[in-house]
Amino acid sequence: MEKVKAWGKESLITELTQGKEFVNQFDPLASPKECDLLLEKILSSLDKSLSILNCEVLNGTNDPFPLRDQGQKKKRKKMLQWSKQVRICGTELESFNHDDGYSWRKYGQKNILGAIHPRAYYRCTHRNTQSCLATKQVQKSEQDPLVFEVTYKGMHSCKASQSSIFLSYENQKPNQCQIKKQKVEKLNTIKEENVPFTPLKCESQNAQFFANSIEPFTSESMYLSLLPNQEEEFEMDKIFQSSESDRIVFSSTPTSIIESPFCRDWDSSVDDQLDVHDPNLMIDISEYFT
DNA sequence: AACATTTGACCCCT
DNA sequence: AGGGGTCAAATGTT
Repeated sequence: MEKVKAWGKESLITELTQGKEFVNQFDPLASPKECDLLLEKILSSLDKSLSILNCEVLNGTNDPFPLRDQGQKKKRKKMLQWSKQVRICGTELESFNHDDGYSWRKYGQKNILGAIHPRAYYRCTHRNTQSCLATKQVQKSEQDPLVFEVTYKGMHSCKASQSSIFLSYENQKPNQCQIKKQKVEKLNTIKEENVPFTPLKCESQNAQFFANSIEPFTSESMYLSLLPNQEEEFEMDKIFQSSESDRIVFSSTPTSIIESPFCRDWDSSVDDQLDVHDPNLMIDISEYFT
């Protein structure tokens, strides 16, 4: 069993490293054909990594609702889970429809004890057609009515999800990536000013790091954690090596909190300060991975 | 008609 | 036992 874990970890690191290299090779000036090819390679690496996380390392099963044992009383392990905060603009106040690149169907809503606002439950639209078991919960923040706390559970296995994130980037105007870059730089400035933040309680069986780190961007925070034993198994700080110039900092901490500079809210006025109409702006996503 | 949402009931976990 | 999460029938929307 330990050998299996070690093999999975090794394979995971290999795949992620390869994926990182592909991202580093990304050249916005390259031909669309070359970009497509590279994107396919990146997707392939991510797919393999996710498969390893799903099947080999964690549970030795493909079941995203794994059982603890084979006894008569079969209990489910907690699914992978991570949370983020999404700030909406005023016009969205009445109907939260944050587009995170996935297609969701609402299947329930509950009033939560001690919470002012009800919690809404969503599942992937492709649950029936592609057996995609990803779900998410959305609850309006008590502190800030413009902030929604979104908790994702389970990883998408549907085909749409495998490429939608990347495609959503392809479909964006090129300068949007630059806007994000500038926002992140702005955030780093804010970070240096020690803006306080409160990590959400979250836990995970594994994590969809890449997918989340490159989501279509909104004013949102994302917190991700590994359970202590998983940190031992994955040593994610070794997988996601950081440096002084990092834009995204993945680190394994004693408190099991992995945070990203993306994770901080910024003043919406930042958007106004940015020049979003410069046609010469370049896409540079590699920095988010190196 | 097909798909999405609502909502009360039920199940499972702590 | 109680709360959170899910189911599924009813209802609404496209």
